[in-house]
Amino acid sequence: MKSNTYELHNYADLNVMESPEDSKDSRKRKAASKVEKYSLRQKRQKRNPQSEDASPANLPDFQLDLVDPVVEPVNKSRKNTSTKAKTKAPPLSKYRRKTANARERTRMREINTAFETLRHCVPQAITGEDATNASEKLTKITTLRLAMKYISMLSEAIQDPSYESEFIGECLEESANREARLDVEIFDDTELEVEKPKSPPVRKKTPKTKGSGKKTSTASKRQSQKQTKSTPKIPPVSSGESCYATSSIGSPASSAYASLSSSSNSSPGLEAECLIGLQGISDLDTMLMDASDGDSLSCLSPGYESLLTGGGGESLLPGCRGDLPMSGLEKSDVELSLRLLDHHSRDSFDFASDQQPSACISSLASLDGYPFADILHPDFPDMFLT
DNA sequence: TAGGCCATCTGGTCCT
DNA sequence: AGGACCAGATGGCCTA
Repeated sequence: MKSNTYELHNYADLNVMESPEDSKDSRKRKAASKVEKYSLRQKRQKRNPQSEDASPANLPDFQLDLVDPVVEPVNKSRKNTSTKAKTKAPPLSKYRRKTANARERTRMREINTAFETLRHCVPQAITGEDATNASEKLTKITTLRLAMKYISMLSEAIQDPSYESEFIGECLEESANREARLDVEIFDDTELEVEKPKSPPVRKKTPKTKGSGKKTSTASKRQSQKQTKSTPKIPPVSSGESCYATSSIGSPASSAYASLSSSSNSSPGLEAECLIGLQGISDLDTMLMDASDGDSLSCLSPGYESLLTGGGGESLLPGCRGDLPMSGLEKSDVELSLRLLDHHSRDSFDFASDQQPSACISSLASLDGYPFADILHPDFPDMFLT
């Protein structure tokens, strides 16, 4: 049976909770206003394989409706305790509640990590329209919107040949002005200084001056969470790395690479050794080869190259310069061909900043068949964005 | 101070 | 039964 009923959730309750003194009054009003703005989620139905109505095709599409919470019968609310009390499942035990919360936190953290990855994959040329300050962290919704925009632009660029020629002309001109050049070279570790770890980009904060009173336990907890957020155990990867991970979605190397690159923010050599210790040298080798399809790691960022070289001239991986501080692999096991996008991006590379994801473009360009492999650059003109 | 954004908790639902 | 997913509620932080 197809049901077109909608869950009212708790919105109906909001109208009877108005209280002038209520400190949460504004929130209630905000929530209540959302009722007017947004629709209610359609109630999910249990699948019944025997019933054709239960097939996904027959399920009613998600529908955006304005539902008057007053008109909507209250007895549809989940909060209808009179009927709910009989069918309500017993609350989870404390243990199960805790584990469920932990799982939920983990899940949300993964989502946020994905958002962070996506955030760094959106070129700054696009984000600049929405974020005036480059150091300002994009919100989730903004990230999604910009990503959609970016994808649509890339799709357009691929499908429209004339688009390509226009774009190439513009970019070549710009390229000439910038003296940018693409090189395939073994990275010279003396050219890149590994910067000290910085705090990852966070939302702009002003020095906390007000609220001098001691924090509540929740507040201090949140503060500590913010601190943790500033120095996450899995620090946000710099632009190129995260993009690399994205461009190799589905491959085992993606996560591995993210881990590697994350480490580059702090102490490349040490972290790399730690990681190698965790993953196993041969695994890392495999991951690297998988990541590059046996080809060159052309879209690796300077930061990663620095990681490979230990940032101090000591090579940590075969194929890099210097002696290997580890055994079990021959230098010939892995051939790393590292490409720097151009000297400009390398010289100004900043691990901690929300810098233009040049390597992200590079990783896109490294994809087979990508038409603009040679022209994509972080500074590509704004005309491309319109 | 309002509003936006976020993290977390929580309960409901679905799936294995 | 337990985990994943989802969405509402709540409260904190931050900015305009």
